[in-house]
Amino acid sequence: MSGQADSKPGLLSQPQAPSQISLSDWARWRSQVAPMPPRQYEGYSFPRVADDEPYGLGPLPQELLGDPNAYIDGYRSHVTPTMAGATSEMLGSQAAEGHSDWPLLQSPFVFKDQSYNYPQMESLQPPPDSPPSPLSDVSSYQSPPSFGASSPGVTVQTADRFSPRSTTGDNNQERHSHPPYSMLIYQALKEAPGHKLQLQNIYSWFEANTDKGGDPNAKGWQNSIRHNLSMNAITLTFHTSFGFEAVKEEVGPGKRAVNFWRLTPETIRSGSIQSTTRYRKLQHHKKPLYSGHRGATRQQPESKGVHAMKVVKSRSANSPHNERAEAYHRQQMIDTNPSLEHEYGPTILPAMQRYMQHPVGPVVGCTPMIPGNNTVFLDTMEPGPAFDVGHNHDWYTPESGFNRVHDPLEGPGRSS
DNA sequence: GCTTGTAAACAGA
DNA sequence: TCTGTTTACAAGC
Repeated sequence: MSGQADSKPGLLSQPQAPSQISLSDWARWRSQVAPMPPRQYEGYSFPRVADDEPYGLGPLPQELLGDPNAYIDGYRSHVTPTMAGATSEMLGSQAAEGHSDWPLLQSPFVFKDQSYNYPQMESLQPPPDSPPSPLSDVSSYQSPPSFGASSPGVTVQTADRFSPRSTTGDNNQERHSHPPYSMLIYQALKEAPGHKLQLQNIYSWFEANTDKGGDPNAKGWQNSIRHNLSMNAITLTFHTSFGFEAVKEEVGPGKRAVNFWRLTPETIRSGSIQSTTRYRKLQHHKKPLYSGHRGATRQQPESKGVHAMKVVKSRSANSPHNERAEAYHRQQMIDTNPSLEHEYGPTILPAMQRYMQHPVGPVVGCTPMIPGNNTVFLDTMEPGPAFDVGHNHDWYTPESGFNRVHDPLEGPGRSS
């Protein structure tokens, strides 16, 4: 993967931008260019918000300075369609009409089997009298303060191209020159209708919006995407609620449910993706419990990861616990922020592994999804049912309005 | 030590 | 074969 970047052109072509920007400068600019709602979802088959509902995130409040757009906007402004290896079909006419100060993003982007106009294509065009984007030049970028509790915002000097940090170490200038995968995934999902995409569409987004995918034989970045999706989904186990989640939805009658990766409403609202390190650390903590030294990359057949997954799979699919837990999660979100209700429409079969595979022990309760309050009450190390969260659940769809499902496991006359 | 990227093994669809 | 999960390790900070 590291080899492909050599063909990329230089990127730091933005004039007149300061090497450092203040967050307030960026926030001021950002507040002027609220994303526009995408209204063209040709062929898009899964639910979305009502047409008259605002889709974009709107102006960014000052307190949400951790918006990963701070990475993404600057990053993508330098990833030209050519660099991204995007095909002409993937690029709209706007690709050739970029603002002189704004190397334009490609639009509309065409997913493998879906066409979709990115909302930010228009919104990223600055008003004629607007100040230049402080992020139009990413000679440096600042990591959001919210990205990683123990990692304060750091200024990172970028390289002359934007390729993933490579462990091959063949070019130090490549390192830290692009947003983390989690941020890129966040952006891909954030721009998608319903804030959800299939894995293949995430791949496509990366191909079109990053310099990945130039080498069709390079699959490491796809592995990294999957890894990040899983890792950030797992953080949900701890009810941080900042991350991605997998949801299965039927795309048509009689068709097999497909898996979508979705931003949690809390992630959308906060604009932050938490580090996966806490989870990884827990894995390390578990290490002595299962085995001694293991080979660098090979898992033993009964290693903890594989074994854990077996357990998860055996009790995840169609488990009443799963549905209840998902509904509980959804209701928690909605209760915390009713404006997010449309984000949590009905989901046919959520992927609930993260709830059922809690590596520490069963969750016996938790506090509401309040930012800053991620308390989870844990039981013991013993496996067992983690949830008993009978609720009635409301949701809203443009087609049917408000709906309510009654939990069949809940006794009559009992209400939540 | 934390964070991130990457490779790889593995299970299941 | 693809997808999702997990582990392990390397590297930068």
